Amino acid sequence: MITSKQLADLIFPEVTKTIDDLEKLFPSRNLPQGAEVTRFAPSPTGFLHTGSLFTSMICQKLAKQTNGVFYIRLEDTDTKREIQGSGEKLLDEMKQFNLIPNEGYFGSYQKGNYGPYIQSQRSEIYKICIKYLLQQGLAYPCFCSSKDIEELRTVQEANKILPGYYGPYAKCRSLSLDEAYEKIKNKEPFVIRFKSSGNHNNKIKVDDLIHGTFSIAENDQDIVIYKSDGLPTYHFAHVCDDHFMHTTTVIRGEEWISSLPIHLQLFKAMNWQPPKYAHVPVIMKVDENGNKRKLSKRKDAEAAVSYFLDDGYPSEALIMYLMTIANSNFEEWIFEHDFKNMEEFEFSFSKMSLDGALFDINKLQFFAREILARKTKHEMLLMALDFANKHDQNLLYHINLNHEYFEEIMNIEREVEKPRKDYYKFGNMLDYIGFFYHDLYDVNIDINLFNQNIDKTIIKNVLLDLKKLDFSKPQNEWFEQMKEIASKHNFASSNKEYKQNKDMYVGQVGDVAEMLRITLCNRKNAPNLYCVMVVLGKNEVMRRIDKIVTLL
RNA sequence: GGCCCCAUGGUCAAGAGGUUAAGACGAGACCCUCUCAAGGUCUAAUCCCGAGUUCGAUUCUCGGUGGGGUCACCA
Repeated sequence: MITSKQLADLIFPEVTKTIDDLEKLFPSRNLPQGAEVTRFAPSPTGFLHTGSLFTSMICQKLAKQTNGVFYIRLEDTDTKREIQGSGEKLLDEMKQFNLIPNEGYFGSYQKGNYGPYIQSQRSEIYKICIKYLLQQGLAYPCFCSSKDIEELRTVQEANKILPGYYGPYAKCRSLSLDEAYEKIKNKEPFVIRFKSSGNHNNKIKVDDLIHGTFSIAENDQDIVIYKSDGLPTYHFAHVCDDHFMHTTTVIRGEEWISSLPIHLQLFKAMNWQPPKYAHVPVIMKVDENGNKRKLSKRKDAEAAVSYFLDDGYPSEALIMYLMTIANSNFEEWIFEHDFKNMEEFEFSFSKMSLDGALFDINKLQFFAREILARKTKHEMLLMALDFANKHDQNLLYHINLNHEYFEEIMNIEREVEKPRKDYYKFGNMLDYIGFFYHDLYDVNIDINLFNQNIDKTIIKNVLLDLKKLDFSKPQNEWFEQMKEIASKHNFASSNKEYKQNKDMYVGQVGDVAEMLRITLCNRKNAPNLYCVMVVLGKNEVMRRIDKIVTLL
């Protein structure tokens, strides 16, 4: 007769340490009362998801405001889907949002006393725990192939029975220890399953920091905890890691609620105290059919944080926007604090909405405008440079022509009581400011923009006269000059005047300003013309007027 | 389909057993104005449905309906 201990030894002959040894290796953290230990546990299967940014933001916030610890653990147990280098990329993206962990996985290195923080490097720990379960008779090897499982499922579905590997359908569960021992000796492939004592008809009460207490069916599935590749599944790794790393609050997406009974059961089987859980709502969007759905990596560009980074949205704005979703009282708070120092805001789970918000790019842009409007010209230069270096060579080239010139462009109507709010990202910067650069100006000239109802010779004469405008004078004097020139060419000096006597005039001063605007900017809409002229400088203003005059 | 979560304007939402049901983004209008971006003033727009409890329900309870999530050797 084979004992469960003998079976465990056969499966894991190399494992000699015990759970007690592990407990000694990873003692309780020495932290102040109320300190929360949180973690972000991404799997290296691609880019940083917007939803992950949301949860990790909350994780960091909670740890920070309780003087706790926020760490990163890389969950790379799915070797098939792993994408090389994505762990580092994830980290780099988090860094750009100022989400820097206190300990854990840092890409090229790891930091902290509770590591390793990469699951594939923790296999010894998992094996010790699984060996324990095996010895206790709480786990067993399963030799069913994926085909067997598929067949089982088909039969269950046809008979309308709850599908899965459980109770009477858990074939290998009833294998005797001797049989299992033989099969393993014969090198038959196997996985290890947890022997669930649960009953699907039993309801258990679970606690959630966001959802409160609710009841859910007990787990009765003999889930796989150890895969044939020698690595644990998520469920088991979660339980071991969050126990030994002493996570106090697990913050994760709502999609995990349904596996909570599994996790709770595993904690119980291991005789461990489970952490607190907070299942945060997922961020949604409306698809082509008008249905709400979770932001999808495959279908939605906004699902990847890189989408915002590549387009030059200020990272601060995304975080700020996400915080409005996270806590309903944040918006009012940040308005009161002039869109600054959001790290001082106190986050709480009780102010969290229970259902998933639709991603609102409009609101993100609103925050971005507010944030950028509060930057200095120099900060704008640095941000633009940082963005352009990574994502926009054309913008980089133009900025580098002359940093001071770029700053002056950025400074148009900036250092005033109510600054302009043109910019919400850097990705479309040149659409706004391209005309300030000679080369971009020259290739975009379009004389068809001029008002077709005004004779070309009149435009020409007006423009030649506008060369006299002296913008070294204050703006009001400059505008008086413009009015004079307008009158001289029979344009009314105000719109009101023009409306009263339309027949007497060719147009009004606004038409004259438009001529100049088109001449200098290649467009009908531009910031304050006086400022534009000051930035362009006398030589360039003259050059542009002359150039347009020859084309008319 | 089973189970779970959720339900106030287009979006994010506050709210209390009795309110003219906040506010923000967005939209529209007007003002300002050399255009734009702002700024100012204003407007439109919400309690999913049905029963029950109650003098009274958008609020509490139940049942529908709708939306979402989940049912892997993926996390």
